[in-house]
Amino acid sequence: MKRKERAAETEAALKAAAKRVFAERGYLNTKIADITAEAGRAAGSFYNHFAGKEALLEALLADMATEGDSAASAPGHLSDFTDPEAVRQHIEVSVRLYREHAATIRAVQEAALVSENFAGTLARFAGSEMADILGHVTCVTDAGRRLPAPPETALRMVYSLVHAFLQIRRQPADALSDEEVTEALTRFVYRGLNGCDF
Amino acid sequence: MKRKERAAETEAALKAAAKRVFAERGYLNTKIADITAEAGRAAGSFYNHFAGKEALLEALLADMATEGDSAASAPGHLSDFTDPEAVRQHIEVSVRLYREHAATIRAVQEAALVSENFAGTLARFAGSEMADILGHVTCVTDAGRRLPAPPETALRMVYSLVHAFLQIRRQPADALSDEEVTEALTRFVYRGLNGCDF
DNA sequence: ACTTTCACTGAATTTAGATTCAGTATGTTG
DNA sequence: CAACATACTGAATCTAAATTCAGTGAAAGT
Repeated sequence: MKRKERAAETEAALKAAAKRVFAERGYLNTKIADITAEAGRAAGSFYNHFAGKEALLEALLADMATEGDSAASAPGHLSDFTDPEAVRQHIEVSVRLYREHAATIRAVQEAALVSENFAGTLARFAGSEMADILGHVTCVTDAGRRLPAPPETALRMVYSLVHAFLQIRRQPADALSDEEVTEALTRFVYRGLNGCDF
Repeated sequence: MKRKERAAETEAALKAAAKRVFAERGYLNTKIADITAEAGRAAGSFYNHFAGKEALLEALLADMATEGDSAASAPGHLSDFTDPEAVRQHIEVSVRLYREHAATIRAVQEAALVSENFAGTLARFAGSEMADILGHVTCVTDAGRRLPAPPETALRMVYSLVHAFLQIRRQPADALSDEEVTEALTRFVYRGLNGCDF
């Protein structure tokens, strides 16, 4: 079975090369030739494994999804969220996950910028990644605690924060209105200044 | 002087068409032919006025900068920031400015994604637009009030928030570290949950 | 051992789109 | 009113990059 091994090896080399090159130059700036060169293969070799650049990116996404899912279901990932330390730990995991896959995520976003096709893909991924933070925020209303905004808005604010700090662009679909933006920023800045709510 | 009028008219038509098409399809997805078609001119006409797509974008940026500067220096723009209402008004102006020019800003960011040339341009613009919010945040330390983070970090957090909520991507230059991200998110979420600091 | 299959190669082809430029029509100048 | 200038046109050209495909050699099958 040396033939399939060899093929698998080449495919893996192409994927790894793509990740490196995407991280360095960005998805849109990367030519197929860049990837094959980085992988040390001939130009045409690429098409033995992928239908095109988008297909390659989909493969990277699939890999990421399986990794991400296993990390999310790791033991002790979720616990008591009335404890600041627990909140911190929980968020650390999310941050790390995003950070590890930042290059691929950004590649998808660049792809979505140009190809209608990828617009939905990222939204799906982001949703699953953040599922527990979101659940966390929304369940607060059940407990009767005060939120800085209606649950749906708060949810999107958290999304925005993660994406912003990690420099990941969100999809227009869940854009906030001007009023929501003003409200959120006002509270954030005011609290920052005065250390309290109003 | 009908000749120069006509030329100016065509140039304006091309700019206006470009703005519309950029807003609709994005900068990278827009072909020169799309712009000339939208403007109702011949394909070659574009090059009578601009050296290329990037030159056109620079022209749009220049227009935006002059508009933006006049808005920023409007009377009553800045006032007392210990008052939540004043904070809100201040932020409203910033939000509106960003929002009005969102299409052009995003075009520049798309351009920056692909052309090394535009990377710096946006950072400069963002800096000037946000100058007063930044001044606001940093001056708080002078007044001896408690901040949720060191001034430089808080400053970048505010930047991040504006960019995030308005879906504008920031430059890697002022990226936050994982620790800063975790810290900021923890405080944000915990406050959202419990309505208080820790 | 002999044939077939398959992964890989890289030069040749195709394609999308930017860019040019000779031609046309409309102002402008003397 | 002639001679000139220039904004505009759009078909022709150029270019970078994606994509194809006949050829090559190593493995798999018989």
